[in-house]
Amino acid sequence: MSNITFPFKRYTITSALPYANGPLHIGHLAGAYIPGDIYVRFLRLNAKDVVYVCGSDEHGAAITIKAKKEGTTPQAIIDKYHAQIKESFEQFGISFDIYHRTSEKIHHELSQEFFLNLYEKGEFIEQVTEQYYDEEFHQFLADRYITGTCPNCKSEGAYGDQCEKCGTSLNPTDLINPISTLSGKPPVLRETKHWYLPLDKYQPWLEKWLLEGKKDVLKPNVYGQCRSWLKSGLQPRSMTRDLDWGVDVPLEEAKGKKLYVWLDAPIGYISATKQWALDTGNDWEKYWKKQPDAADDACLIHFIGKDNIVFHCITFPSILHAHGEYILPENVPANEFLNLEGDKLSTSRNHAVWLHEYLNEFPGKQDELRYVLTSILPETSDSEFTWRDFQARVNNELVAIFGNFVNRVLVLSHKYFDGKVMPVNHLTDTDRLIFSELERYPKHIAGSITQFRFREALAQFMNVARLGNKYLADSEPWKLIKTDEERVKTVLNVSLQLAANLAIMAQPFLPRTAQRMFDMLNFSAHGWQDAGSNTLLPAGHQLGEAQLLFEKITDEQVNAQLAKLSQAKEANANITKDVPEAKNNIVFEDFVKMDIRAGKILAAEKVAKTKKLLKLTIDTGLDERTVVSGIAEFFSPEEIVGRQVSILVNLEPREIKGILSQGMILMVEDADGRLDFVAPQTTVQTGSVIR
RNA sequence: UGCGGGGUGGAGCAGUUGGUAGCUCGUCGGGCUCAUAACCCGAAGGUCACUGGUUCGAGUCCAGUCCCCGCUACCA
Repeated sequence: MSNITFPFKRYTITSALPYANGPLHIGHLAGAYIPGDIYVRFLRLNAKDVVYVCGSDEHGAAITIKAKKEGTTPQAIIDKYHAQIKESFEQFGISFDIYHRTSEKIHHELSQEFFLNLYEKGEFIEQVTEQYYDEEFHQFLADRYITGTCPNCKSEGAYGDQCEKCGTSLNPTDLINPISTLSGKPPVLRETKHWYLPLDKYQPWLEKWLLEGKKDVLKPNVYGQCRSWLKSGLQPRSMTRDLDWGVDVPLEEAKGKKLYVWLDAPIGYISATKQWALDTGNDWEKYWKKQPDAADDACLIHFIGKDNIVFHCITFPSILHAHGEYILPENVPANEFLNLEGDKLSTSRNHAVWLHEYLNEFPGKQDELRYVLTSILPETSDSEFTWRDFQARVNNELVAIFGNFVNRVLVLSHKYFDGKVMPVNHLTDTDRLIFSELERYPKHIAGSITQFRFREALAQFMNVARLGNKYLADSEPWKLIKTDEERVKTVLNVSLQLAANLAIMAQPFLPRTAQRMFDMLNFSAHGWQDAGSNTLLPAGHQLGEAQLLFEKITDEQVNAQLAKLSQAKEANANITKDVPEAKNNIVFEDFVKMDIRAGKILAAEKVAKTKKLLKLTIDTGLDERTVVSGIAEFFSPEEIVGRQVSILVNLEPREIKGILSQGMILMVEDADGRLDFVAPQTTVQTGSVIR
């Protein structure tokens, strides 16, 4: 039997709130939900007092923008995706005690309570700044919704935060002739007041609590991120925004302003718990607030992806700390990112495996995806999902090792003993060895799970099935049945005990499969304390019918998925983006000022430590000169040497990364940002004038 | 450029406090036939990115270099 010690009486577990402006994909599942669910199911199997909460994050500008684009309301958007996301979670067995939503009244009230608590304590810094305001739409504009002329390169269409042409990062007020993308009219500057949380003030406390207290608790990737942030010094963060979709700031003077995400989304964890407590007659404060005796405090754990580390390790704890009555997270086991077939998952480019589509295309195979994702969780570094790997893991591991063992045992039992568990006659040394090995697994697996090493835990679990297959191969009951039926009874009894153990230990990882096994073994669900026992199934127990737990993934299924991804890629390439607006007319004299020539690339090399820059040596017909060009992402130095190009030769030279660039290569940029050379169709004499 | 993470047999990864380098898949050979051509055994395959250093001993600690990923900068 396993004796695992749990230092806490109570557990509050959260998984990141998904943003309700789109469906979920496998990256979400692998980042925050599968790890959280395995952990929670494991705690429950150990009869721990645990609440697992999550919900949709339903506020913010992105949702209003999406609504506008689709000609609908924010409410319709969040209703649609909240329902879809909730359904996906249910289907994959992510066992939240409650899946709530931040648009609920109880959440608005609690967020406002938090704000007022901090406000009345005088925690906030109030600051008035000038922001652009759209008079027609009666709202302040987010940086990205203002465009204008870049003060640096003079190109038009620069955004309020950055000019995409020259890369300079900007403030909206830097733009020349700013235009609101909402109304198409120039915005006006207007003063607005906001409430800032002085993170700098909490820095000493954070350094103590986090850098000292969590050094050996947090994973290296999480700890490193936080240390990096603290090292560069924290700045006050605005807790309010001029938005029109969110929780109202509960102050008379802040009419029309909303709480920003920091004081909205994470409070969702708490409001969800509150609602759960109301529904079930529990006391939510026991899960979130400091108890009179600190030994009674709950253990708070946030499961998130790496994009959320700073938010959960610095901002939210600071808020909880400033409030004072709340417990702080014990750990934040953030995962890195999951890639798909060599590329980043991308919602906008539709490079993803969507959960709602998977459910349609692989009905009943939720545990297969859970298994594969668990075995490749990006726990220490980014990892990769490929459909070939998915197929290999399902076929070679789930089907061949696990499913096959269970099937063998049941088929043999039905064949020889009508599906009855036979008594053990005499245990050989081999049998005892099997039992003693079996006994070790629950502890190993528990140790891995409590350390958030879920891949390792799952691999250990599979070793139990391997142990069973080896035992059968070594014992050869199909041969023994002809000579020694008594021995076969014992062998099958031992094998069945292994299978029953597999059912128990599968529960955190493969909940549907575990249930099917319980049904098949005609055996009720058991807690973790029973794992490791070799007397789970008593002699005379009647087993159910044998069914296959898993079936193979075919090449056709894999190919169909691969085809789907490349179709998405193609469709993507064909999207016609908005063609930039025409610039103002210029006179012919302006045009002829430009001296453009046909040149030839004599040499090319990557500029060290840059991503985009190539240093080119160009024969212009007039001279040989150096040009630095931002094309390294699309062209390797080798492939372009000798190539004919168009070069603007009388452009004022400029130093880039310490290299003097004399001129500019003419490139054309297509919709997805790909560059290509603009050059004569046939080889012309180097130095020929282009006009 | 700054910060963080990572670089381990063909592929994907483990290696906790320094003490003979492991796992899964793949490959090759063998065994078995109860089982979804599934299972079991064995073998080949690694100068643990590189260079120095600490140490009796380093994948593991220290310093430096290179490469990959994320955020950041560089596109004249």
